[in-house]
Amino acid sequence: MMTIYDIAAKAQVSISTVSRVLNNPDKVNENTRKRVLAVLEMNNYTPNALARGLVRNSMRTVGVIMADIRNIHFAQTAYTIENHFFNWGFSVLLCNTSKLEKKRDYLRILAEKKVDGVIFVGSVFSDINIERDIKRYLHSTPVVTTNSVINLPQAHSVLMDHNYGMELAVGHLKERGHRNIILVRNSRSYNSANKVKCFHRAMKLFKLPMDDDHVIESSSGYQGGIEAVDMMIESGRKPSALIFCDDASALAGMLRLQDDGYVIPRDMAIIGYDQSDYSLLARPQLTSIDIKIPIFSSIVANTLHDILLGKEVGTAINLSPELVIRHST
Amino acid sequence: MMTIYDIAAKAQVSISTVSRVLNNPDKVNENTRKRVLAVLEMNNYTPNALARGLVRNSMRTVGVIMADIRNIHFAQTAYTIENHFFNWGFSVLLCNTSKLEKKRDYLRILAEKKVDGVIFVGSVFSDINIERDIKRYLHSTPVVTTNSVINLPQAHSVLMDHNYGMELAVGHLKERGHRNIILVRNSRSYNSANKVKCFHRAMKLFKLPMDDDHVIESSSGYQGGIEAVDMMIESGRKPSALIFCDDASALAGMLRLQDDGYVIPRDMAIIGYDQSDYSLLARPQLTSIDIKIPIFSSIVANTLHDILLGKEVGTAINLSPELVIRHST
DNA sequence: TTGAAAGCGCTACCAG
DNA sequence: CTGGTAGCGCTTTCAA
Repeated sequence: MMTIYDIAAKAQVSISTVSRVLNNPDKVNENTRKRVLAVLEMNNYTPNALARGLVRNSMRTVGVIMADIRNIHFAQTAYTIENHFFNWGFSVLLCNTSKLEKKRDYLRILAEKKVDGVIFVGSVFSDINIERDIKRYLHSTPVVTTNSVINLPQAHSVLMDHNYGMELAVGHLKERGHRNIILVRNSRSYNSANKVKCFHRAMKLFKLPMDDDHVIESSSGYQGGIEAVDMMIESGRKPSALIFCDDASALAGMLRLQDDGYVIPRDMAIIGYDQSDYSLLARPQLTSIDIKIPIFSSIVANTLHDILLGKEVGTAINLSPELVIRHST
Repeated sequence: MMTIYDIAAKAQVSISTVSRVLNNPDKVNENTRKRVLAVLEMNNYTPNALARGLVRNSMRTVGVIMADIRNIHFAQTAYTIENHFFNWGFSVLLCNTSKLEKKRDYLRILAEKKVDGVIFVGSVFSDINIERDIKRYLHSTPVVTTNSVINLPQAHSVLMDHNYGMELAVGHLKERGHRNIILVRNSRSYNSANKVKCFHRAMKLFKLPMDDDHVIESSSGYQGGIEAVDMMIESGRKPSALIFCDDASALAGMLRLQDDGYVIPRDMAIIGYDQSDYSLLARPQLTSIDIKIPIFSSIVANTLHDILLGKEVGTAINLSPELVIRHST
């Protein structure tokens, strides 16, 4: 491997000059520059980012921590973030973890690797102590969280207004004459608990009956949708509308109902969440709460980038969802 | 930020000793070790991976280059790879790119960042010159490719036997009495071209009619499935069975046909590819070629890890798919 | 068992 | 415009 020493020797200049043509080309004489450039080119020189990083104390890398990239919602977010940061000259370290233990390990690893910033996709709180771990390992490294607020000076957050989303959903259902509505939560995360709270608030707002029977706890995706409907049927509850917390489980739940002879939306109205491809793959196509993932994740990326650039950014940024009405309601 | 110098000073030892308790604890006197450990703990010391990396010439990081993480197939692969490497003490840099230009940039970046290895998920060849770029930037860094073979000493590959997969699919359809079968390819990638070739071979093998009319070129996912069926109908071709190259487009294509009054599988048999959740979300559920993504990606990860460990591994490893028969055929 | 010192490859400051 | 040099924080001989 070529180092700037080798290049300097071959080009008959000092390493300072080589470094300069690499970083401040305009501060070196044209002829010298050309000569060095030629040697650089000839030898296929590649700078060592570790050495540079050690001096500059930055590897131009950010860490993205998320529960599970297999979730299409997170995958899209990761995609958008990677894309933006690539254009800004940063790489992204992918950290998949739902377990607190692994999350903490990653925090330490990211700290050791001196990442320039960290993004938490999906709510952070699998444990309230995560705040302490962030402070401990990340010191003052900028952190951007989504769907949860962390009380640390270097932390900023981008939030989706689920209160408004639930208002939209419940309001729409009430308008269609529904009164007995059940929410299917799809995980035990903080974010999921928050949606329940928002649902609660929306039901109260529209003066609709609301108690624990109006919430079913299941998991996300195909299995979650099937199980939720099974639980509903077994428990003997007879709602006229179901709100799911992700489109995949909404679609699965709908299929499960249809297999049982239900006609959607006549016998049951269904609303999904996320506005993903799944909502189009349903028959009837799903009414879904659009949480605008591309825009949302662009904002997340830009927020961290602005911080890295030293710009002042607000502590919390809010984005409102939209209701996309199709034929399942 | 604490460095080993600070720790050494506080513990009244030399930095060598601190370094030793960090890396070879058994080579230092128990009392000294305890003292240093205490100081380490007290001050929340975090080693600087850049400095260490510069000396050891490794950051314990691997790069994963894939076309598009939003594709569930790739997301699952990334998930599995990340998981394995995390357990082995490595981080993964996520590189999303279908464009050759960006692929080359990433090759350079990964080289600069001194990654220990690179994995290409999905066929590499958007341009045949990629081989030259790999040689140029990666020198002798180990590379593992999937679904494509690169002719370089440091390159190894893990392959899915699509020949066998197509044999399974076509054989199954022939058994069900189908003769006029169309393959819907879902991209222009090398991998997709390969599937066409395998389909061709399988059709010949079973002595079924085969010419260019038996292949439709579309894109992947929801849109691709819709478009493919539109193209089929417009062209007036009347196959009795369709093989798609991914489940999402198979499902979309099926829905498009059903919207048109087709009854599946009576009027048209459909086979998907990948055996993902999408195949379960279809009604009837999709017969699909299972390419065993979890096993496949585990093998990929293990192959690279073995290479990093200096073990001898074969140049190419083959894995056979399976046909999961459901109700769309 | 411990410490001194020589790098790893690069940047950035200071002289000239 | 150019070169010398002092680090960046750590690992790793080599002596003691």
